[in-house]
Amino acid sequence: MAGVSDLSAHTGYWLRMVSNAVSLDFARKVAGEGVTVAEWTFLRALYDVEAMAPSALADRMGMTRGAISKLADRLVEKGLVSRFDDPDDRRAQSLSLTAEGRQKVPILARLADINDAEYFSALNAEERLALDRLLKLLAERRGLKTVPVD
Amino acid sequence: MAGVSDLSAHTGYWLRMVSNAVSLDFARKVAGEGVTVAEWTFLRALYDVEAMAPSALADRMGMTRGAISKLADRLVEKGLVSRFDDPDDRRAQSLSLTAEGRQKVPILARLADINDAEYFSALNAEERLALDRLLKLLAERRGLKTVPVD
DNA sequence: TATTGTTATACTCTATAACTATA
DNA sequence: TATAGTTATAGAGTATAACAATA
Repeated sequence: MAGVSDLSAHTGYWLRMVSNAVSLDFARKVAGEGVTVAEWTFLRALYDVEAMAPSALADRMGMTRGAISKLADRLVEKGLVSRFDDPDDRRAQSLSLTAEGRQKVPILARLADINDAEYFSALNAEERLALDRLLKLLAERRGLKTVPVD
Repeated sequence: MAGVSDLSAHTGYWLRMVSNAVSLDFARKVAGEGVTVAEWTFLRALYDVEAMAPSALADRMGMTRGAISKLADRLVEKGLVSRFDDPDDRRAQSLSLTAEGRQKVPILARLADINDAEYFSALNAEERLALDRLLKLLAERRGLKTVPVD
């Protein structure tokens, strides 16, 4: 075929369209709680542990240390995260949730639940399960493991 | 359930993870041709017509006129797009591809084909068809029509 | 020398709104 | 007054790399 394929000929096009719409909806919901999607991901990661080094968080979120540093600045300023110096290694730090941050995570998680339910209610149970399965299959076979942020 | 749901409990999470990975791969490919994904979408839209007003393009791409204006600046500077004044309405302009721009679109379209084929080769024909169908179904039922850019 | 984290720079995209010229 | 397009500002994310302190 010599023709120039249309944008809509690609699965990636539809994937991006749907993904952007879901993310935009979610971004607006968490903005109502004063945080961005990246900040939510950051807070959620800290929720499961006592504390975590910025570098570990960077690995886990697939971001650079520089990006984590800026994100942490914002969250400290918002009173949701605390920085501590590591007593054993004076180069190192650890990050953890403040009481306020820990209180905020379930609220944000609830918004994520609602957003997902709302958005994918356009599919019936069978269709939704199939979509879920295909996406996980793709992620697994392509070796994806980075937490998506934007 | 009183628990805080995990990020990976949401279909939107997997959607974003896969979509980001596909888009990042594609962004790197078109960067090799000196354009961004938004610029590719812009060029592709102009390919089908003689000329188009910035405001029409803004509607079509779901971007503001300001964003289109900046994008057009860059593409004009790269020699891929031309601006013309409308002789009938002196407020209005029209945008069209230069010869170089018109030559570039098939090359970029080919990269889009390759990226899609490459990425979704992780699925077999049946799975891929199912994914395509579910995404289109979702886009239709949610009334999505904006061209995804990022 | 290598590593931890910070900082600086630059670029893309987004959103809002002020602004100019024209209708 | 309304419309077409530009411009300014600010915020969020990305990437690269220089940097200070410490190991």
